[in-house]
Amino acid sequence: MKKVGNSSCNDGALLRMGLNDNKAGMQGLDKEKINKIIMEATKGSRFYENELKKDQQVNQRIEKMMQLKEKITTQQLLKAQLQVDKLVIELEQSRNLSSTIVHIDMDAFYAAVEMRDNPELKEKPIAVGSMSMLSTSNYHARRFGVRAAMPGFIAKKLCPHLTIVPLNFEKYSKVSKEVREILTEYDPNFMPMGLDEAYLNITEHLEKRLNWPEDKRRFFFNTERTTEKGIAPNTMLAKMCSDRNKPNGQCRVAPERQAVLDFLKDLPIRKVPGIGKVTEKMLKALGIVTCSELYQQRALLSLLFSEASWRNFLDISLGLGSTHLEKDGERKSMSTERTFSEINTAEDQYSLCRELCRDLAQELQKEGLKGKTVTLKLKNVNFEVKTRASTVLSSVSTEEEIFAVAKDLLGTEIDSVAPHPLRIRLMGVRVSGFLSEEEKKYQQKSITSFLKSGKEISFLRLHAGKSNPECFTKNSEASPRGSFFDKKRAARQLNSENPPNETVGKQLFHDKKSSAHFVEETKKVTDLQNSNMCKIFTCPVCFEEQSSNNLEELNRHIDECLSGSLVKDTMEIPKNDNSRESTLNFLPQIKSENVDECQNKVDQLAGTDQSACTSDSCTSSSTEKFTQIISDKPHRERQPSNLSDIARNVCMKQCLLPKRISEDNEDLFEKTVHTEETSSSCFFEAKGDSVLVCPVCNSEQKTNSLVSFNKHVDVCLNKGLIQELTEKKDFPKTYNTENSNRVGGLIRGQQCTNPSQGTKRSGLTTSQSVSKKAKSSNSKNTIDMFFK
DNA sequence: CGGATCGAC
DNA sequence: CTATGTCGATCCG
Repeated sequence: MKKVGNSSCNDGALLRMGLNDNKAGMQGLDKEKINKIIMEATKGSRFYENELKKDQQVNQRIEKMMQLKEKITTQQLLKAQLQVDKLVIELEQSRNLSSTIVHIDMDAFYAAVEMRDNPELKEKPIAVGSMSMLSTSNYHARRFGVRAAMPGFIAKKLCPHLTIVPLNFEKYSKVSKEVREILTEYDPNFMPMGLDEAYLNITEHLEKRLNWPEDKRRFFFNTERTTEKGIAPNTMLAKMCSDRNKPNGQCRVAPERQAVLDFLKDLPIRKVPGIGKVTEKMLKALGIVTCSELYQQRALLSLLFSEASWRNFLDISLGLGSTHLEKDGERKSMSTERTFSEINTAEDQYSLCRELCRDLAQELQKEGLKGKTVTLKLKNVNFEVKTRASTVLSSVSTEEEIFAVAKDLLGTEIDSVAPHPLRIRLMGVRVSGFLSEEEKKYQQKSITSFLKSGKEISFLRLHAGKSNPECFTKNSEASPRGSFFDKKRAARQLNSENPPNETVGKQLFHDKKSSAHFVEETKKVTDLQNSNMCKIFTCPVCFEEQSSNNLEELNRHIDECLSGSLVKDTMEIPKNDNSRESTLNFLPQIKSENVDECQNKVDQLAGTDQSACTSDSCTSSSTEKFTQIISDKPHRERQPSNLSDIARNVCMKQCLLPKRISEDNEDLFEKTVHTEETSSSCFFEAKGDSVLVCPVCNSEQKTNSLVSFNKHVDVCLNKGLIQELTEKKDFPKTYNTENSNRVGGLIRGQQCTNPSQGTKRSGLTTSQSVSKKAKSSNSKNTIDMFFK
């Protein structure tokens, strides 16, 4: 630690010297030159072609999003604004500024360690890594555009004098460990993020420190010059702090709400941890670049993005983050992968696969882990990545067990491109689906041992054995998926028809066409367990069929049967196909309790909406005519999948359902399709001489177009909704100028008289009025002002 | 559950 | 010549 500190003390001085010293030949390059050189080295390569392809995919995502955006109606936006702002209030109330979190980031860590060990390097531009990939670079090199995640051969073009030092993880780990020992002093529970980063919660330390005698107090990290510090009330802010003022910076956000908002105001979203290249681009397409813009567009975002995403956006724009450092939980997966120059023969691919399995098995056993899912990862020479996974009944951990699964996956992929060779540049194997502690217990006294002990499987009824076709149907019902798994099953079927032959081994490698038949000395028992064909077991205790595909669950069932505790439960399990079917039919229906639950959720989320929803025509007799309104929502094509989606739907239903007419009312409308050169569009028009009457204002409408009519209903609805809302005193007062323009533009005869309308306000400033000033009526930026 | 993607280090 | 390795999370089907 101290050594790192010393070497890095000079770093700043050297850097400053370098800036003025052209003798060293390190004047660097300007951005334009850098980009030009990178482009020349890049374009035309397979890598670049794939980058372009990925870019196109992102563009398509953006296009889809923009189409959704077009379809959003004003009242949907308004509605969303209400719900989101309700949430904003809750979030504000839960804001916690009482912790002090520090983020430590050791700058160019690997490079700093290498320079410490070889002082000659200090004055040179260096990078750590290889010709194919760099992990980091020092500041001399960065002036030439040499950066982490850049291949070394391109870096060399940018900076011909660049010294590339190979990675030496053991060394970095050792230094990292030394640093961590010091961090422990300040927070014994600090959270390391990789070798060169950590979060510390120094709240308690600061309290203790107050009582320390003067001579015991030291400054934090006062010898550490390459370390970035971020000090803030939560992890997200601390991390963004440490990014500021690089290199050698320190930054602090005071534990005050306003300080947090000021910090975020003009901060580009890309600086936020969790917002990467793609998200940045998507948001940019919506005109969002800074955190305050993120806040301003919160309603729109809630309609265009998933719940998890927009809630995260909201947290970000409010400057909320975790205030305590959670220990990272149990590991969820373990993997190993390798990049190599093209491998295209099945033989090499299988032996490589086995090698990876061997390495992985070794690591798994170090941690005593067993997993049920094996995933094979392949990257072809065009840089296209594929993953193929298979979940088996009994968890695996040994080389043989993992390979038994992985080789099937690989075989399927080889076959899928046959007769062409599979040309790959990377292969990886991952094991996941680890047993929980509880499951481990059941795994020990398992069926496995019973099976392994002999060939007696009388209690394990192999349904597939009775009638293979039937079994296949059953499986494809359970997983109505495409060709891949059908092929896989077919391959397995073939395998089981050609019993494992210990002598096959290598000869088969040469027979590319039959690589699916590739079978090594795989244990029969494992195959039996892993086979998807035997999904239905008969419990040896209660003789009930068990359809779980999880060995541990089965064992648990048997245990419980043995102890007699399951008697009651089994009575409730449907016993024949008929009753099972009726259960399935029943499942998708929403129970009345669920609706109540949803309503509660809606009340929570949208409190003020309630009165708007229940007050008028929700009881309209025409309700049943308009059941399709939910599918009218442009931003959710899928069925409600979680509570808040359902809640949202219930809310939409109550407020809007009786009032609009959908395209499904075929008795009222007929569809006309207009075809043009590039596209065709369809319109819905009222049949014959029917006159459309607005269900809100009761007036006859001149139009016979569904679109125009619904537009009118929207406008009417907005009027009613807003009246309801403005009667509510605790309505969130967060409408900014932009919103008011939009809403005001839609509602005729309602003009904004607020003098402050023209002045642009940041969303964050208005959010300030949400929390504390909302109660006092001195906030001018209220919806009341706009609509009274 | 499986597959693709994103994001971080 | 030559564009990483590992992990968790999330979304969608």
